[in-house]
Amino acid sequence: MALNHSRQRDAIMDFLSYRKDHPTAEVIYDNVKKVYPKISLGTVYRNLTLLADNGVIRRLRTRDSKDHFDADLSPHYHFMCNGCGCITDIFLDHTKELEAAANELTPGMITGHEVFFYGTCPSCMKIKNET
Amino acid sequence: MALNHSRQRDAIMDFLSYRKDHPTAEVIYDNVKKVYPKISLGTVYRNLTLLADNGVIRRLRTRDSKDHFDADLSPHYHFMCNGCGCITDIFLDHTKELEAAANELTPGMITGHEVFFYGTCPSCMKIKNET
DNA sequence: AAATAAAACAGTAATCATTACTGATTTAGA
DNA sequence: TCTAAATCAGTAATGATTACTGTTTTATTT
Repeated sequence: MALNHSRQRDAIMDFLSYRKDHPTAEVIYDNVKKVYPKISLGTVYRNLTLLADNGVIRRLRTRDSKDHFDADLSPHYHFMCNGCGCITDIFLDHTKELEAAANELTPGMITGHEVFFYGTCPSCMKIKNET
Repeated sequence: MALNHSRQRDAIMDFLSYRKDHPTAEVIYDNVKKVYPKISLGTVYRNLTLLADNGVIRRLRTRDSKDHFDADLSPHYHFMCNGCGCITDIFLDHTKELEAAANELTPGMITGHEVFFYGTCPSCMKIKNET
């Protein structure tokens, strides 16, 4: 596979590293374009897939049918707001416990899991209360 | 919204009720077509969306980028095989506990959550060992 | 049972996120 | 500097899902 470096891939990785909101390919594209105006959306997608396949980043599949990406590989869960679609991290200690419990109940072999919480974020709760 | 009945919708619901493997719209279409040969894929999609929006069934978004549907509304989690893509149920008691713990850490309001375990199912493990 | 309006249908076109393809450019190592 | 592999920009294609249109069912009222 031999992952080289490239200005574009590094820029994507860089952008993703300092963002904590797990942006979509589109958002990443819009932002990296500020630095590399000629970058194409295809390049963004190709690199995100490449990085995800090599375990450098995580791909999150959510209810909004767009993929989101996360450069933080530490075990943690996510919360998505049903109102605005924003995503935030949730760090719980249940990781190993959950996986162990699930492994006991399953004849197969479990190698990982994802948890998504859904609900309403603080700013969307405000809006609701005002209405 | 006023959900009537219709032969097609009832057939979809019926099929989904006795299947435990959370089929995709395509699979549901192929099967319901045996009973209603003229049913269209659009009808299947429209009804699945309608049923999901009315809380009669659950829509599962997975790594395979196809939606899967589940007529079992009881709180439970899912396991998906990375090999063949099959999905099975996992019943754990952690539901309330997890959500309570997450709610403490989040300024927003959590109303539900989904857990997906990934790994290798028994039959795919066999195949691996034989190779 | 006939009349009627709302809901649902089949069939098909359109959408949208993502992936694949092509010929040109960049990268890394000799 | 040279060269092969990797990557790129740009664009076409894919695949799941949704929207649209004119017709048929459904539930309800007479």
